[in-house]
Amino acid sequence: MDAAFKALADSSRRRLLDQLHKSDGQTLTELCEYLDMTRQAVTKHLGLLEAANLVAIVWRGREKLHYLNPVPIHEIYERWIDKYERHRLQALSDLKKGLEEIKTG
Amino acid sequence: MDAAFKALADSSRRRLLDQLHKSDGQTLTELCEYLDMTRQAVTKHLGLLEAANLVAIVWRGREKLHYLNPVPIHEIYERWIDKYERHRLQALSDLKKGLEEIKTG
DNA sequence: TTGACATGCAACCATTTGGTTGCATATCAT
DNA sequence: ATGATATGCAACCAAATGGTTGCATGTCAA
Repeated sequence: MDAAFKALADSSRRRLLDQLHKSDGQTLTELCEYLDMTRQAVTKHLGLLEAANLVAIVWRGREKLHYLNPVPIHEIYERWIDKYERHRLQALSDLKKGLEEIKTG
Repeated sequence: MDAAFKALADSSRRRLLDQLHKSDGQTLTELCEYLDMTRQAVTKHLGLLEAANLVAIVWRGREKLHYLNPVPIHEIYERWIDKYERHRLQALSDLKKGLEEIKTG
C-alpha cells in the first residue's frame, strides 16, 4: 500500500490516472499529450503507477495500452481512509449531540 | 490537496496520524516514542502534516499538543477517491449484469 | 534561582525524485 | 525494403526529501 500512496503523491501521476478514468486503455503517446514533459518522463511515471499496481499494461503490436486498476485505491479507502471518515462523522455526531444538550438543557 | 497527498506519502507520517487517531492531542515527545528517529526529524514530519492542514497544534505551556484534522482526508475521499470507487462499483455492476445475461440468454 | 524538561532553529549529509538527452529496437504501412 | 511510428534503456543532472548533529530558547518545579 505504501507504493500506492507514494505513487499518488505526484500530481502528474494523479493526472494520468484521471485521464485513464476518463478513457481507459490509452497508449503511451496518447497519455503524453496531457503532460508537458518528455515521453521518457511519462514512461517513468507510468512505471511507478504500474509498480504500485494502479495501472495494468497490455501490448497491442507496438502499442502499450494502459488500463486503470481501481483495487489499490479501494484498499487505501477501505483500510485507511474509512477509519478517519468514521472518526469525522463521530465528531460531527458528538457536536450535534452537544448542541442538542445545550438547547434542551 | 497536493500537500495532503504528499504528506500522506510517507509511512512515518501516516503512523503519526494513526497515533493521533488512537489518542488525540499528544505532545511532540509523546509522538516521538512511536518512531525510531530523532525528535528533530519527527518535528519535521509534524511540520509537513501541519502545513497540509492534517494536524492542528495547540500550545499548553511548554508543550505542543497535536490534534488530528480529518477534513483534508475527507476532501481527498470526496473529490478524488469516491470517483474511482464509483467506477469500481460500476465495473462490478456491469459484470453482474453480464453474468445475468449469460444465465437468462 | 537553578536545573531539568519541551521545543525551536540551522547547517549539513546521503539518497531519492523528477526531469532531461541520446541512442537503440521493434512494428507498421507504403 | 524502407521510412515513419511507438517504445525502451541508460546516463546524467538539479532539486527535494528524510535524516542527522549541535546549540539556543522558553517554561516548569524544587
